[in-house]
Amino acid sequence: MSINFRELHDWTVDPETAIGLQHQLAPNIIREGEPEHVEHIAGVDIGFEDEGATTRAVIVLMHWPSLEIVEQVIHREATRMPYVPGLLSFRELPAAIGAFKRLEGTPQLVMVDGMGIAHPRRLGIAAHLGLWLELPTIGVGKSRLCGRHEPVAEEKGARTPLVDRSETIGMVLRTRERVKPLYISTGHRIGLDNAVEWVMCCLTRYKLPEPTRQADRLASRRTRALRNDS
DNA sequence: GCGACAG
DNA sequence: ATCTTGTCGC
Repeated sequence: MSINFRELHDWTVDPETAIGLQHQLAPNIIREGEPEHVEHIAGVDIGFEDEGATTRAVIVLMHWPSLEIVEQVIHREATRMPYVPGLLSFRELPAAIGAFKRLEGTPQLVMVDGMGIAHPRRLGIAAHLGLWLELPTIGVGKSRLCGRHEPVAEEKGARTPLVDRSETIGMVLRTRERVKPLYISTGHRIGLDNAVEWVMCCLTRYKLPEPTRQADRLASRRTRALRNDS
């Protein structure tokens, strides 16, 4: 796909610099709107190999609304940064961007495992990626990074706001009964309510919406016969 | 000062 | 994230 190859900033930086960049980039995030003319949705997930030395990014492109997989890319490169809570994007985005550069198709919406603006400085990995791609993105987290919330009702579809410093930064959503809820947040160019609806629309019989579930399936499976490219 | 802490 | 066996349930 054609994306902006303009370098926003360096990825290998010290923690203080990374935090400064987050403060600088966060104001550019657009927290409203909805994706238009959606024909394809992409799911992104990152995994590691060689005890963390290699980062593996997976992108699955699905047709909407059939949710059929139309393309998938697996891209590996050397890991540059350690995992630091709050600085996840600096560790995982270089590989994700490398994968997007190899993707032939173009999604109108991207779902990322991790937070969007539900982040201490409002720039989680989904928001950061959205800024880079200049595409609508949604953060689909499996656990909480920051913020507080009321217990979520048991039924599928039940939700409660995730609030941090008096600000609603996301929605805790029960995507299946008897399963831990997901933390949905705006990544970029989409409103929270729309983000939640898109996630609901991509649910089948599992906890995760199809785009991230399929990417997850490929990203965290054994190191086996998975080679680069599709 | 003491916890909490996406993947 | 990753390492890992069996086990419970539709």
